[in-house]
Amino acid sequence: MIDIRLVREDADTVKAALGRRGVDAVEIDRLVALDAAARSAVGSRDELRARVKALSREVGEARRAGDTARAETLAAESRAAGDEERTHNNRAEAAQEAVRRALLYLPNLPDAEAPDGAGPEDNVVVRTWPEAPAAYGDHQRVPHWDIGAQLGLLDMARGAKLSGSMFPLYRGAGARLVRALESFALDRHADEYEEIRPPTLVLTETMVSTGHLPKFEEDAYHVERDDLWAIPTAEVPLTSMWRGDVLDEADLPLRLTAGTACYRREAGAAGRDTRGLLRVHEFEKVELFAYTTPEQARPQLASMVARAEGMLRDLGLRYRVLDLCSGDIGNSAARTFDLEVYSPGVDMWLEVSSVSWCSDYQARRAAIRYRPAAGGGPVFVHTLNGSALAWARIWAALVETGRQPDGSVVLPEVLAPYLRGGTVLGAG
RNA sequence: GGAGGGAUGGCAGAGCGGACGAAUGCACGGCUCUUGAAAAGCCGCGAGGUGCGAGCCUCCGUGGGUUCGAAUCCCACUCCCUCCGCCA
Repeated sequence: MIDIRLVREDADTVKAALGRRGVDAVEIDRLVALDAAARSAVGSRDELRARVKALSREVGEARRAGDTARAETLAAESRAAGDEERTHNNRAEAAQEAVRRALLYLPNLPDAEAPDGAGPEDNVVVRTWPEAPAAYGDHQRVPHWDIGAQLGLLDMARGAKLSGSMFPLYRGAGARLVRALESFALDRHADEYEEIRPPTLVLTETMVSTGHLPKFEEDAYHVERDDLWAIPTAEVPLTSMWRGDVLDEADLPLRLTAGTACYRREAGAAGRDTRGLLRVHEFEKVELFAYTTPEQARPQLASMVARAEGMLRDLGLRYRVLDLCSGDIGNSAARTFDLEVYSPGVDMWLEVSSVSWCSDYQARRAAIRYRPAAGGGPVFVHTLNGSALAWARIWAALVETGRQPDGSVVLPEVLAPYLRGGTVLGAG
């Protein structure tokens, strides 16, 4: 969440920044009013509390002095003040809860450098690799679901039989390819990132910390019996690893990577791009994650984009980098770069990575701070996360791109060590 | 699932109804001593909110309760540890 003090002291800046992402200024005015009401309620509550405490102290003194009559009088007075305090307290707590709730629903302020825009159509293509348009043969113009079925790599029908539509089931070499990709990614980032294997069912608090709750409840799977949520991304558990903690500046940047299944209900995307692996409810993804100081955040963001890009180059996939406009940046992020690969069979650009800088928005929700080496009180860390990469769509792009005139699929050499050398699928 | 123990500041750990936001140690910051460092000594040192300020308020796992007054007593819950049972 954003800092209530910023809202209070400079509402115009907040209105302007959030206006860039389509938040109505009226919401800020409402929040300012709620905040003023809450502070006034807390003030009168606190005055009464101070009175009760002072009287109680006097009761104790009178009692020790043996003045029972005086003690009784003071106790009665304190009791009356306490009753009054209770009603004021209820009012104050309700007012504070209203402020907190409003803050939890407000998105992060976009970074000044993020381009302006209302929606996906306004995102800026920063670069495309390779720059020259690539030529694709007819043999590559076959969608991955057909290739997957032909070569026995992907069985969407049996996946649906088990779990409903949009739950892929990989078979044989197709399954091995997913595993290979995950190992390839984790090994590649082991130089700077500690590998984590987190739980994928998490508490409500863990989902609130990243901003996935309460606003986006409809997008997540919930296990009701135990009140646990299936993570939509490893960013969720990784953010909460140090929730409520105070780190040392020397610990930063603290970088983590994790390969997990990701679960998404895709509630708002009914019927759109749902064939094959384009949009699925469950997919594997390797995530890069970092806690940093504010100064380290921008270079860290650039570094994460570069790492994801490097993988796409080595996988031989054509891709482009998008600088998301203010209207399309995710709720918790201040700046986001998306990576899309071109997949010739479906003739589409597929989003395979989203790298975001969340400034202190998540850290404030999760109370993650660090003690500056230069001294002074603890300050909020910055959090960054980026996919490297999401495998379902990479799988699709690899299979479509690598398809040969004879119908077999040739995979990039970098995966050879993870495929027991077998980089050709369906040969002969 | 059963029995027992526990949860207090960055960490460890005392306190078990009244000046306790909390002893002590470690860590950390400043100073003295020293050529420098170490050691030693002295001083400081939790977080948040609110107020121009003195100050006031909140926080001892969470939520309720008892009381004039709760870190301290009672109830419920969560989590951790030990043992037993079950289990991939």
